[in-house]
Amino acid sequence: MAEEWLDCPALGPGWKRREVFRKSGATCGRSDTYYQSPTGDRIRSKVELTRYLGPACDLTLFDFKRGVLRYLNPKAQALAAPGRKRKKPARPVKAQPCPVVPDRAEATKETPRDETKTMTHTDTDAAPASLPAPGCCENCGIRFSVDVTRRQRLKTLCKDCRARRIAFNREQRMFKRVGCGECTACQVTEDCGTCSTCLLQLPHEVASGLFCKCEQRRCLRIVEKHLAHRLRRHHQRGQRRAPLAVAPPAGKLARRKGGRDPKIAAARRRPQTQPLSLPPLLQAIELHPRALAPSPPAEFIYYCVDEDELQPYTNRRQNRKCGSCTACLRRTDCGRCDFCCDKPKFGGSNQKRQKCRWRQCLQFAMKRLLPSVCAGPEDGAELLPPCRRHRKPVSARRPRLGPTLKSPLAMSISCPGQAQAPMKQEAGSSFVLPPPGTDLVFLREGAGSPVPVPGPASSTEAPLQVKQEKVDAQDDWTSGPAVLISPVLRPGCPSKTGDPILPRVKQEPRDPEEDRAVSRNDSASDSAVEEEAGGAGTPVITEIFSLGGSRFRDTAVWLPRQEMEAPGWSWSPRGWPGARGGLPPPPASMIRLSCRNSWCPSSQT
DNA sequence: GCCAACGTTGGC
DNA sequence: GCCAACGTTGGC
Repeated sequence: MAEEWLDCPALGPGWKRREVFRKSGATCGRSDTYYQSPTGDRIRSKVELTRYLGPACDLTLFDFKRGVLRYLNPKAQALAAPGRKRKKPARPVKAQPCPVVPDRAEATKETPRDETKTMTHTDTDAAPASLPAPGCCENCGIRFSVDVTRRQRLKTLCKDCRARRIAFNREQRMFKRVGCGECTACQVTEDCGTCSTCLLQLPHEVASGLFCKCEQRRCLRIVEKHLAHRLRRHHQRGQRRAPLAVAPPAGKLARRKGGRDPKIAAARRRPQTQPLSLPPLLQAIELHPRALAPSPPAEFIYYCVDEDELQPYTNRRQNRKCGSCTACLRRTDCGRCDFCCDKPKFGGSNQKRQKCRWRQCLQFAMKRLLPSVCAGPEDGAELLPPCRRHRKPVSARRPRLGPTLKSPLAMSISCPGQAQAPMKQEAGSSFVLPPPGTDLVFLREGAGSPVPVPGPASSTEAPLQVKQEKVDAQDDWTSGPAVLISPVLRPGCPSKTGDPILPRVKQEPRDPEEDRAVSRNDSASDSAVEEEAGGAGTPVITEIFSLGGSRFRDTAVWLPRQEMEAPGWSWSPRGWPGARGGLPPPPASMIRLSCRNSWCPSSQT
C-alpha cells in the first residue's frame, strides 16, 4: 500500500488519504489511515473526521480505513456535503458551523487556505487570527499562502512540496533503521553469532533497529554517517569527548528496560556463554579526530557510534514511567496545565500532545535533571535505568526546560551515601556559592548574585518546575520580585523586599489531588504559611525570570538534601540580598541543580 | 540550544 | 478504532 497522499474522491475534491504502516515497535506492520482536507488539515480518525465535517455530514457509510463508501460506488458518490470541511471543533476559534460548498479551485494551493475559509464563512465568523501571506515555494516556485503567525515546519514549501519533503525525511529515517542494502555489511545475510549483540540473543521483535543488529551486518554507510556527525559535534563543542562508547554489556542493556518486558526479561536471563569484550584495538581509545583518520575499519567505526544508538530496544517509550511515583499513579489529568489545555478533550488543538504535567513521572524528571543523584535504589528508582554521568540518554543530554524538563520535578530525591561526598569547588567558575545557613540558592552563572531560598523544600510529591520564559505574561505575576521561602525563615538569611537582583518566581495553582495528599501530611504551620502566601499550596516553581526579562539559562538551584522531605513551600516577595564574593563553599548537604549542568557532589571527579 | 509541531507508536 | 503521548524534526 502506498504511503503517499492519494486523492480520496469519496470525500470530495481536494481530500487526500494516506495509509501509513508502522515500521517498528510492538504494532509493527499495522497501518494507520490519515486524511487531509482540502485546506490541509489532518484527520487521524473517523471521530475526528465526523467532528471536522460537522453533524450534518453522515459518515456511517464511509469506510474510514479504505476511504470508500460502503455499498456504494465510491467513484460515483461523494459525501453529501464535501464542502462542510471546517476546522475541527478542537480548534474552536476557527471552527465554523455553516460553510458553503467549495469548488475545486478552493482546494488548490493557489487559493490561500485561510482565505478559502474566510470566503466561505458567514458574516458572523470571527476574523482569522492571522492573514495568510503570499509566498513562493522554495522548491517548485509556485505561489502559495503562508500563515505568517503560525509556527509550522517547512513553511517555505508549498503544501505538496512539504508533503514530499516529509515523506523523504521519513524514507531517510527508514534508511537509517534498516541500512542501505548495498554495502558489504548489508549483504551479510546471517548473524555472526559471536559479537556482543548476537550473544545477547535478543528476540527479533525486541531488538529491532540498526544497532540491534549483528555487528557484522550493520550498514557501513549509516555507521559512517554517524561517525561524521559525531566528529562534527565534537569539533563544534570543542570539548574532549567522553571515553568511547562500547558495545554495552548485557546487564546494562537489560537494566535499560527495567526488566518489565517479559521478552527483555527472558533475554536478560539467558546465560552469557562468553564474556563480552571490546576489540583490543579499542580498549583504551578515545574518540579523537586523529585516531579516526584516515579510514577506520568498519569495526572501529561501529565502536565509535553513540552508545545510545546501541540500545537494542525500540520501545523506549516506557522509560518515561517508573510506575510507582505519585505522578505515575495519578489517573486523571489536571485539565489546567498547558499540556492539558492542549488536549482535544479540554478544548485544545492537540498540537503539543504531551502528558499532563502532573502525571509526568517524577523519577524520570529527576533523572534528567539530576542524573547522578537518582541512582539510589529507593522509591522505585530500580525501575528505571541507573543514571550514568558519563553518558545520558539522547534526550537527557540537553537539559531541556521545554516539554521534558518543565515536567514536575520531584524534590524528594535524597542521596543516601552521597551527601557526605566532598563538594567540589568550582574555582574560578562563574557561579557563586551559597552563603552559610542558606539551604537553597538560586544562582545565575556569571551574574554573581546569589538568591538564597532558605528552609525546607517541597513535600515528597511536590512537583517543581523551573521554566525559562520571557517576561511577557505579567498578569500571571505578582508585583515585585519574589523568592521562594520556607515556612521557617532561617537565621542568616535576611529578607529584603524589592531587591532588584532577585528573580521572579511564579507558582502554579495547587493541584486538587495533591491538595488532598498534602493535607494529610502537612502540619498546621504549613497552612499558616500558605495563608501568608495567599493560599498557595504545593510548591510548584514554574518559572524563573530575571527582572530584565532575560532568560535564566544558567540558573542554578541549591537544594538542601536534609530538608527535601519537608512540606510547605510557599513564596513571598521577600528575599535575601546576597553577598558578592567571599562566600564559603557550600556544605556537603547541598546539591545543586543547574539548567545546563546537573551534578551533585558525588558526581564530580 | 530551546521548544513548538507533529509523525508515530502504545495501549485501551 | 481511537486516543494518549513519546520521540524527532525543524524553526527560531
